[in-house]
Amino acid sequence: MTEAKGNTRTAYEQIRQAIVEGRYLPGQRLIEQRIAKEFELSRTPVRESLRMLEAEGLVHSEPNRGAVVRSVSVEELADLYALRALLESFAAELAAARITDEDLARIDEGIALFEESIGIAAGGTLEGVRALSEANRLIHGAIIHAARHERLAQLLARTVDVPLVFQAFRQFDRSEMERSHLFHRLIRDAIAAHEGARAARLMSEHVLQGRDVLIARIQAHPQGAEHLFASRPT
Amino acid sequence: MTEAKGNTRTAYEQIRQAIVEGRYLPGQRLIEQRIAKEFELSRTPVRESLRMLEAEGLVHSEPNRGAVVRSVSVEELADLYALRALLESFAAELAAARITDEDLARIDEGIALFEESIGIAAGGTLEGVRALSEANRLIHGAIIHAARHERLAQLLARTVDVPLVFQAFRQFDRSEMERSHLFHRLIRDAIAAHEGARAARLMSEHVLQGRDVLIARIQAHPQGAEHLFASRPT
DNA sequence: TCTCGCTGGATTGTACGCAATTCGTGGTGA
DNA sequence: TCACCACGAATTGCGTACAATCCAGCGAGA
Repeated sequence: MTEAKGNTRTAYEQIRQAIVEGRYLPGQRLIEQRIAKEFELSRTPVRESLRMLEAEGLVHSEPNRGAVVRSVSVEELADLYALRALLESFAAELAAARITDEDLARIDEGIALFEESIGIAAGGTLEGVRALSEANRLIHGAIIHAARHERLAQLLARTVDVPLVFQAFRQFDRSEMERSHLFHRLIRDAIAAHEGARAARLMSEHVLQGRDVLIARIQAHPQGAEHLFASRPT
Repeated sequence: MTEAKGNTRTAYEQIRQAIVEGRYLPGQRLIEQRIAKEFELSRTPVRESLRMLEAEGLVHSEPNRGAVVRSVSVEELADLYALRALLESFAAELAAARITDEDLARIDEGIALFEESIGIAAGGTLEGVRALSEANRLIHGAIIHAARHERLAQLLARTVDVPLVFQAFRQFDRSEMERSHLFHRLIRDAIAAHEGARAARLMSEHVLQGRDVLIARIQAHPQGAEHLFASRPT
């Protein structure tokens, strides 16, 4: 009440963001009462949000036992990225066939923003990581939008925007950001030239490189990434 | 109350089945009060079910305006099958690498059941179509299970089990059933031989043939399939 | 000591009521 | 005749109360 006219939508988004950014850790119980108090709402919108997040796969819940943040093993993480590579390269291929000038302009905007953000994010601040992640989201979102495939967009939103992706950006060093930037531009050009197969291959490579960086970091500094995973599997 | 201890789960499943089987038509408004009365519950579990179905993509809803059954255009239908082909062929490829004897036995069971069902379903009865659809679900489900990729399974459940797929089987004639049966066996053998690329190609072809049959039927008898689509786009 | 069952607190599941919003409908004025 | 506005029915959004369920901890009996 002290805040804006808080409705279910904002509850959903706040809980989601908390999970994605890792403020709610994998394995942690999500108790309706507590969350409701935290956001100054009643349990009703919180319950609905949790149900949506469950259908989305971000939380796991069992009848009469409530919801917990879902955890991901390293193996699942690798599989998840393989899936994402498949879906995003499909999107890139469709985009190459269906792109409009407007879509292309949106991609270019995202790319420009990504370039700007590299400087900020190289500092390693949360703010910088957020800016980079947001620019990345814009680029990939614009490509998916250009693919004109609503269901694909829906699935990707749930496959990409997962706790680990946000964490992944924290692990990036400057050269990796630059490499992502390069791939974004290559993909953009392939799409603009209507070269679907190339766009798809580049996108797949781009995503898999992100995966490899993330997994290498996890194995190099397991203590730094352990908060990604639950102590007990859920 | 008169019924079994009706909880949210059953409400969710009943509404879902009504949509998938076409008892709730695309474009139809889903009014909480009416559904609640229909299932003899309060609005609360109905609301939660609708939210889950929304996250799943089966219904569309806007704030303060409620939920409607989502409709699908022929173009979206084609895209949907392309997506399904992509995901299922990926599943087949993974399955070829990860298959166990147990999984293979499950696939074989499904194939045997499918063969039995062809005779029944050729009659064109709803019962026969249900049996065939169920056998088909078992086969594809066993392959997806063999792929050991939870998120992929989740996405496929929501991409495959869509109103249109159930309707599709009604459109099959005997030779098409036989062809599906043939492809099931070819896919099974490729998976058993750990030939991932072949399994993926066969699966893709299998799904796309299903698509072509369905679309051809729709265009040949548009009056028979019009109930698949809403009068107004949603 | 180990197992079993009981009990109380914590939490989820469901019903219900009221406020807020939407949308159709009819009336009013130009 | 037409545009506009206001009212009211229908519906959704949300809070709250209470029932159902789960689970940890404890005590009794073997």
